[in-house]
Amino acid sequence: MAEYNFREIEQKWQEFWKDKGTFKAEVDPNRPKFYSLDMFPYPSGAGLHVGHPLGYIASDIVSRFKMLKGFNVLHPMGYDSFGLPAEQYAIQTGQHPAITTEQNITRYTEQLKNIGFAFDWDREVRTSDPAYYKWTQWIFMQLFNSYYDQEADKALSIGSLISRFEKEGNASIKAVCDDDTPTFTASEWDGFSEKEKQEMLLKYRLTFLAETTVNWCAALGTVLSNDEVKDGFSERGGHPVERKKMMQWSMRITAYADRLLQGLEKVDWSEPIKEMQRNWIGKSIGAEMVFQVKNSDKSIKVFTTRIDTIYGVTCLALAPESDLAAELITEEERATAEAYIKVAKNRSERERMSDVKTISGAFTGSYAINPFNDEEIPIWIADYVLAGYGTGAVMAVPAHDERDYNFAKHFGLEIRQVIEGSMENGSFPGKGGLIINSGFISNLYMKEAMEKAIEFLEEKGIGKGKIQFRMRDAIFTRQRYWGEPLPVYFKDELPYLIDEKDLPLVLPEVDKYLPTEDGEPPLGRAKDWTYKTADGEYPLELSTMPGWAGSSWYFFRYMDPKNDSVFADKAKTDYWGAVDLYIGGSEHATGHLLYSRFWTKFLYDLGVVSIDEPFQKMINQGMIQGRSNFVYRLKPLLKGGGEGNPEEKAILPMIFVSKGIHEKIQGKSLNEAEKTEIELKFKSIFEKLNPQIDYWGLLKIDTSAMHVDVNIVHNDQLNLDKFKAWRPDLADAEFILEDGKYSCGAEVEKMSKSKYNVVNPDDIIERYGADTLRLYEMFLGPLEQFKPWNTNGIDGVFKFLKKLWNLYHPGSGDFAVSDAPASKEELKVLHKAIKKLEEDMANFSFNTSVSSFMICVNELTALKCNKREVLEPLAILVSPYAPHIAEELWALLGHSTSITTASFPEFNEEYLVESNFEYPVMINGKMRAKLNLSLSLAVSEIEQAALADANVQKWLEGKAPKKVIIVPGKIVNLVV
RNA sequence: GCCGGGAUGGUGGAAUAGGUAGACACGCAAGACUUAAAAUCUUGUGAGAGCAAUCUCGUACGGGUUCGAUUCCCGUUCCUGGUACCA
Repeated sequence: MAEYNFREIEQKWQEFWKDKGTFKAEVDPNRPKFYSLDMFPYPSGAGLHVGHPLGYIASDIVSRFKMLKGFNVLHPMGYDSFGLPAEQYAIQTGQHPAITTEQNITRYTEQLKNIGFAFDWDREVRTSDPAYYKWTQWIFMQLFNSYYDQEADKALSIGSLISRFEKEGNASIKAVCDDDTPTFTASEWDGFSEKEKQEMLLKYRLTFLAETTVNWCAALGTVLSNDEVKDGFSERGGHPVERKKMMQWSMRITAYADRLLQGLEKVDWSEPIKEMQRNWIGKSIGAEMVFQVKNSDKSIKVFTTRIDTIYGVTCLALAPESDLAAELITEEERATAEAYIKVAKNRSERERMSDVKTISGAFTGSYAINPFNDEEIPIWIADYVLAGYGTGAVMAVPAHDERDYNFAKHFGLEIRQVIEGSMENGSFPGKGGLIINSGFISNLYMKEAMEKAIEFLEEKGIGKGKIQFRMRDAIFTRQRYWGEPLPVYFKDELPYLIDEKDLPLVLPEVDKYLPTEDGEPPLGRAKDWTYKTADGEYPLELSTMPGWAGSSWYFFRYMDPKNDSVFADKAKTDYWGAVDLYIGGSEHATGHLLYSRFWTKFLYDLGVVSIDEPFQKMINQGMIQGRSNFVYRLKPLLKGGGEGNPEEKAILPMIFVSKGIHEKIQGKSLNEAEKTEIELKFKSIFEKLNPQIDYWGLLKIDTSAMHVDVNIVHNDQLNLDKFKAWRPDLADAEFILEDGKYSCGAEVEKMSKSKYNVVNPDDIIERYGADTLRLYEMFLGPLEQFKPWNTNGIDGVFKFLKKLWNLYHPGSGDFAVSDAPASKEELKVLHKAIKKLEEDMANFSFNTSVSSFMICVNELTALKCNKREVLEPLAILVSPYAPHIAEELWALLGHSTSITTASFPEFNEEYLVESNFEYPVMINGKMRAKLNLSLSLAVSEIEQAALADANVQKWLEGKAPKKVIIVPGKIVNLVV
């Protein structure tokens, strides 16, 4: 009697795969490659929950499918193991983050192995491993040694830039550099001191030190990213955060802005993700021009995308932060304007953002001259202008821009229409419309007007056409301990790279993981954190790299994870190429996915890899949300507000009411019996208090919801014994039930420890096995859709596996397959499944595949089929989804090698060919009859047959149909 | 606000070059087996009307195109993801 014993089977095959090295991938030029990758996980202390493996299961299915299709599959897994949580834990406990990280990785790996993924574990990488971050540091050094040449449109070496400086200075060099870079000649360069030269080069390097405004959190001693700041406080810990200027390393990702934009055309990603990246890069084509301030030597530079509306400018608006704004304030306006600046500056960024409706601003008293018509334009200060974008100044055209319109309307400024159209509904952009009231560009259309206007600016030397990007350079340092040290030391306060032979620069030990007393990053605590060169000993950089450093190139390291002489051998990266399938969440759209593309393009420019887009095809799986359960505690309140006095409160009973009663209390619709039950529970308590007081009369009853562990709730019914075990402090609590049961409330929320709604895959595997977990996660719905986790349907999937097993173990339960040829009908069932599976795989529609497996097995069971000719291919078919049971069946069928070495069954159309079709016959578009007819019938014969049918005749009521629509093999429709 | 995605039975979902709405599964109900329970199996299950055959309604809502619309077009509501005044 061989039952489906998943525990035994799964353990057996996981060991087999490990011992035989089944998933070891090696370069093989004779086979086509397939690189399947999951987004790099951070090994958190909470371990894996059921949401994590969703994407891994999908990529595993595709990987195994590709193996069956003859591909050489690279399917690795590793850990993005530097990160804040381990450091935070270290600060609290003093435990070295390396130890915590190691423990977490061990747990993750164990959990992943239990699910039976086809990972090549020999290729595992960890970003916190010095053998790995040696190469992260190496890439940083290459960036430091490069600049972006706009003529070559690629990164070139700093060495070649120096030789050009020596020959011709920098006037004719088109390269991406800081805005404040001065022009110099070859002889001036020659005259620069070493320090001046280095300072100049820093303005060109692809990674550079610069003063940037950052979110500084003094309590945490670190800089936070925008999404780590909530309402001016740190998300973690709630410490105050201020905007502060600091010296930070940055990456000149803006140099690649255009190529990052164009590269999107080449990759097969979902349109929303591409769109997010496009918006993030934010390319605007326009013009930059200078307005002279009247009676002053000062000028204001603005960027505009609508230079065609230059004659409609009736105001210039400056950001409150700009220094110029303060300088332009005249005596008469000083009081109001300065007060406004103070208020506007003090408003937090979030306030300014969320409060779009309120229009505010102040007049400076100064005027600027529009060079096109010499008109005087008032200069205002307005907080809708951002200091960080463009030039921090806007030429307002109220007639054709909504924000400008609202501003002008609010302050009673002139609104001058310069494009033909109606102003009835306020401003209108009028893109492409006819220009009017605009001097020499009147009667032109947008494109031509813009060209003419830019020509005018260039002639007068007061402006030019310009492309502006929204994207900023990326800050590359964190004042943290648990990250890669930068391979940089300082001499005369200028940064220099350490020698390549000294890589990796290993993270030093420190006594505490906190900033030093004088505010230096934690590395400031390290002893001997210096670099020794021939001419002396110099301090090393104290900041570390951000989380995205290590994850920006890991997909190359998987190709050659142990190499010590290069980050990855070129022959290997050439063979494996780009990732063919990348599965992960869409939350990385503008972070990881942009930085990885940037570094890949840079490495491509260096010539060390041959691809410039790392991820060819990407699928974004939807998050699995948690489903929280609630219990409702009765909360007696003293009438007229306030709670009872502390003494009474302390002994008030813990009473939980079932969901229905909670709803009635909230809706004030309790019936008498329920009221009495509650009252009695309380009375027995009150009797022990002062019997003189009518407590009940003083109380009003309310309820409050409390999260309860979803693992002690089944079908929303609370297991009372388990509840008491879960919360021993509430073991004496009383419960008011409905129909003898306690019903819990439920809500869909993010899966999180604090909400007690985390479901662990280990529990599911323990109860049903990994194959059931894999199938069920897929069966839940389309991969890309967000969905709450619930185990309501898991029994059906488990039953399916048992039925599958029983096909190979008919009757008595012993393994038995017949070598007799399969019937036509049996083959049809099989090939229907093959066809569906191939289609689903092409569409990444895994849920429908599981359904078709079920249909297939149901039909074969009905046919009592146990023919090898059908069951052998069936095992292969199922193997990507449920690999353990498939391997076991494959072995029982007499094979000694892994099922992954089998070939995917060839689909044969012949078995699906039908001779007959049951035509739905519709009268006026409604299905009224069915007719089983031969598919070989001509249209006229079908019509005859349909009209001859008694049921059809009944509906026609003897009349001839007005119109007859016949689609052979599909439908018959008669219009009366 | 702007840009995406979505809304189908009690539940998860299936079906779009426009062609039988609700596959598959859960749940529920009835029955079989069992001393009993679990497991398993069988049958039924969108709503309403009817003894029944059958009929009417039905894919968020309101229109439209069509012989025929869950699918295409226009408008509305709600949910959800991203983004934050980008000149």
